[in-house]
Amino acid sequence: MRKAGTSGAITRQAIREAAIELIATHGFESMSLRELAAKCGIKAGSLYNYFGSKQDLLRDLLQDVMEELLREFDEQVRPLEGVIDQIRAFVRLHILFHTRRRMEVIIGNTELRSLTEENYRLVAQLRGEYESRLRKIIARGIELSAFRVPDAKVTSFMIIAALTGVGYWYRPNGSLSQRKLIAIHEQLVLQALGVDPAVYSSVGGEGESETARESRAEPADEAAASLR
Amino acid sequence: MRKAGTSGAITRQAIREAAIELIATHGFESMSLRELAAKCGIKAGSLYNYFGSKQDLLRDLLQDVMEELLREFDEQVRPLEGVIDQIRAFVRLHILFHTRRRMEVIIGNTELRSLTEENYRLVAQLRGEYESRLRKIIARGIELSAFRVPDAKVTSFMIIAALTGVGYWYRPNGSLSQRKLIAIHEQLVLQALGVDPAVYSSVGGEGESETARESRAEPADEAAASLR
Amino acid sequence: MRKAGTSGAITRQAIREAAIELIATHGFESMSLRELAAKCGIKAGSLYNYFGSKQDLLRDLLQDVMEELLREFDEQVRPLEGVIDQIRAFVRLHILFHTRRRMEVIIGNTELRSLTEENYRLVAQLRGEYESRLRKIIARGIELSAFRVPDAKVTSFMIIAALTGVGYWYRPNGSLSQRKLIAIHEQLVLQALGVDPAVYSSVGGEGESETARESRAEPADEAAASLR
Amino acid sequence: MRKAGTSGAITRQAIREAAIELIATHGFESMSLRELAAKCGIKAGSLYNYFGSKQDLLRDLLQDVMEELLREFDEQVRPLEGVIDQIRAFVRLHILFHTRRRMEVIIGNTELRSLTEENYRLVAQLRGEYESRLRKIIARGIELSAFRVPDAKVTSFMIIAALTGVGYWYRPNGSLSQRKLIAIHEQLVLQALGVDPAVYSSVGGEGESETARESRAEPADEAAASLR
DNA sequence: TATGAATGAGGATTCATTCAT
DNA sequence: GATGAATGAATCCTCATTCAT
Repeated sequence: MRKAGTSGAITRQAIREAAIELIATHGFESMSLRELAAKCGIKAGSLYNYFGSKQDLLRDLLQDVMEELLREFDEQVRPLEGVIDQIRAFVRLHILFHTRRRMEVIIGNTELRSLTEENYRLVAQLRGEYESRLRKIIARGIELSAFRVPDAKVTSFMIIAALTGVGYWYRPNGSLSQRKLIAIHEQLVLQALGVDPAVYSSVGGEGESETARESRAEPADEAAASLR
Repeated sequence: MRKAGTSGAITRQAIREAAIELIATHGFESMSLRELAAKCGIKAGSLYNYFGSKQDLLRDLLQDVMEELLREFDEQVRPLEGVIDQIRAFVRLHILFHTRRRMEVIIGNTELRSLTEENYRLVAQLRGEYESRLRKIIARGIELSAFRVPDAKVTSFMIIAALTGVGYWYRPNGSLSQRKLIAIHEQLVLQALGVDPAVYSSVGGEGESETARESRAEPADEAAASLR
Repeated sequence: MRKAGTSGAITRQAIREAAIELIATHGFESMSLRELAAKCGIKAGSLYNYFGSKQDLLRDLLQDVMEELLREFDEQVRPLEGVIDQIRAFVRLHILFHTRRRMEVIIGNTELRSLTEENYRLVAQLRGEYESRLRKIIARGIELSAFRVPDAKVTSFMIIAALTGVGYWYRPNGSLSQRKLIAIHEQLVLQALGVDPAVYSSVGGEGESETARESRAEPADEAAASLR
Repeated sequence: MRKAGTSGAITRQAIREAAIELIATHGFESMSLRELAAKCGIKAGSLYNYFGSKQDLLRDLLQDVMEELLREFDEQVRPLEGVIDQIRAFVRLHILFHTRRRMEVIIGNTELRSLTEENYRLVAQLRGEYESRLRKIIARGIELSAFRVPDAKVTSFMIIAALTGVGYWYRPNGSLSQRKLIAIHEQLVLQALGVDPAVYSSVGGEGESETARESRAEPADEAAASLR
C-alpha cells in the first residue's frame, strides 16, 4: 500500500539522515532496522525499497562521505600555490568538514570494521588517497625546507589524527567558534611542522591567536571516541 | 564437572586475553559469548563463573586499562621537574602504552558507547582524569612561557588524539622501531607546543632526529580506525 | 503506465511459461512473485493484472494440464477397439505428454500439496478420472482374459507410476528417441499385464524391440524426483 | 534454562519424527521451525542445539534413509543366488521399506530440490547407487536369458518408479495387506521382465495370486504425489 | 567448575499483496 | 496495464543468559 503524499526521494533522504544519527550514537551493529524504519515513519521491510542490505547502507554512507571530502580537497586545497597556504587550507577544510558532518565522519572512523572485506578495501582506498594527498604536501614542504619534520608519512598520520579528534568533542553550540577552532589548529599544526612563527603569523592575519587566548571555550570534559 | 588440570585463574586470564582480541577486531557487540568461550576451550555457560554479564566484562577491561595508564603516569611523568621533560615522558609513556597494549586501548576508545550509562560515567571519569593531567602540564608550560599555544584544553585534546592515533596503524613487526616512533613524536609534539628547537634538541640527545630522518618506516598504508 | 507494444495476451503467456519453469525447478513455495515478474520483464505488482493470487495461478496450471491430458485420452485412446491397442495408445499418449510437457506434469505431481483444500479436491478429481479410465481398460482386459493380473486398481496405479517416472529422467536432447522410449515401455507394460508376446509383437510392427536392444541410451544417471 | 527430566536424546528423536511428518505432509519449505519446535514441546531457538541449520536437518534425513535402504539391500538381496530370487527379494524389500518408512521415502523423492548443490550431489549419489544395483541384477538376468527386456537401465528406472509409487497411495490400515501387496507386485514386475509364469509361480508358492484376486483392497482413490 | 539444554527476545531479511499514481 | 512504495506477517537464525545436573 502507498501512503498518500509520500515520495521516494523524501523517504530516501530521511533514511540517510536517520541512519547517520543512529549509527553515530549507537553504533552500526546496535542499530536495528526496525529502529531505523520507525525513525523514518515506515516499517522495516520497506527499507529494502531503498537499499539491498544493511551492509550496503553502511558502505554507501562511508563511500559518500569520503568522496565528498576528496572533492572538497580538490577544490579548496590542491589549487593553492605555497605549502603553508595548502596546510592552512587543509586544516580549515578538515575541521569544517569534521564539525559540519561530524556524525558521518565518526561513522567513517568507527564502523570500518563492520564492512565486509570487499567494501572495506573500497573505502580504505579512498581514505588512503586522502592521507596520501596530505603526505605529498608535507613531503614537498620538507624538500623546500619550509617544514622541519623527520617523516612525512608519520607526520601526515599524526596531523589527521589530531584534527579528526576535534569531531569527537566539538559541540555545535559550544562557546568555541569554528573560526577560533580553526585558528588554534592552524597554529598547532604549523608549529608541529616546524614552521617559523614569523612566517605563518604574518600570513594568517585577523589576530586569531589573541582572540583565541581569551576564548572561554567549553568543549566536552573528556574527548570520548563516541557520541553520547 | 571440572576438567583435570585447569585452574580458575588460568581460565580467567585466557578469557581476558581472548576477549581483548575479539573485541578489538570484531567489536564488542559482534563478539558472541559462544565465540569467546570457544576461544578459551570452554562452553558459553561456563563464562558466567568468571563474570556477571557481558557488560561487566567490558567495564572491567576498560576500567583496568585506564587505571593502569594513570598508575604509569604517576610513576613516570608526575615526578619529573621541567615541563619539557614531562611532555617528553608523557609522549614516551603514551606511545609505549598504546603500542604495547594497543588492543585494549582501541577497545577503550571504540567501545565506550557500549557501556551502560553508569559504567560510562565511571570510565569517562578516569579518561577525563588522564586528559586533565596533561592539560595541567601544558597550562604550567604556558604560564612559564615554555610553551606558546593559545588554549591548554584544546591543545591537550589535540596531543592525545595525535598520539593515540599511533595505536591504530602501528604494526608490532614493522620496520619503525618504538624508539624512533617516540623520537619522531617527541619532536612533533614539542614543536606543536612552540618549544624552541634549540632547547629541546639539546636535551633529547641520542641523535634520534637524524636517525629518524633516515628511517625506512613502513606503517600501514592507511591509518584505519579499526584492526583487521 | 503501459509499455508501448506489449499486449496483455503476450504477457499472460510469458507469465504462464515462466511460472511453469520456476515452479518445476524451484518449487511453488520457493518461487517468489518478484522472481516470476522479473522473468517476464514486469514488476511484481503487475502480475495481479493477470491472476487473483499465487494460489490461483497454481490451480490454473494444474487444472489445465489435467484437462488437456483427459482431452487427449478421449481423442487417442478411448475410440480404439481392442484393449491391447488401447494400452499401446495409452503408453504412447502418456509418454509423449510427459516428455512434451514434462515440467507441467512434474508440477502436477509435486505441488498438489500446495493447493488449498478446495483446489486440491478439484484437481484430484481430474487425476482420479484419468486413473479410472486406465483402470477400466485393464478390468475389461482381465474379463476378456487378454490380461493376466490380480488387481486392476493396483495395476493401474503401478502403470501410471511407471510411465510417469519417465518425465523425471528424460532429457529432451538425450540419445534415446521418443520412438524407442515408447517401444520399450509398450513392451514392459504389455509384459507386465501378462500379454502373450506372440500377440503383441505381431501387432506393434516396426521392429522396435530389435532396434531398442541396440540403442545406446544415456538417460540421467539417477532418476531424481526433481529437476535441476 | 533446562526443564527437569528432559534428555537430549529424547528431544533429538522427537525432532526427527516431527520433522519427517511435517515435511512429508506440508513440504520442507512450508515447514516452519516454530511449528517443528512446537510439536516437540520446545522453542524454535532450541532446535539449534540439535542441528546446524534447516538444510542440515533435511540432508540428514535424506542421507539416513538412503543409507538404511542400501544396508537392507546388502543384507536381503545381494546374498541371494538366482536373479529371479533377487528380484523377488528386491520387490519385497522395496515395498516393505516404502510402506514402513513411507514418509521418509516421500521426503526423499520430493525434497531433493530443496537441497543445496553440495548436499544434492551427496544424496543423489546414494540414490544412483541403489538404482545401479538393481540395474546390475537386470543386466545379469538379460545375459542369462532369464529376463526378456530391451534396456536394463530404462527397465530399472521403470521398476523403481512403479514400486515407489506404492508409498504414495498405501494406507497403513487399508484392507490390502502388505503380504498381498508384495505378491501382486512380484507378479507384475516378474511379468514385466518377461519371466515365464511357469517358472516364477512354482517358486513363489503360497498361492498369493488367488488370494490377491479376492482381496477387496481400498487404496486411496487417487495416487497423489503427496500426503494429505 | 563445567556442561548441555533450554529460553525469550530480538536480529536481518523475504514475501504476497495492495493501491495511489 | 504498469509501477513504486508501502505493509504486516512470516521467515531462519543468533544471542545473552539461566540452571539442573
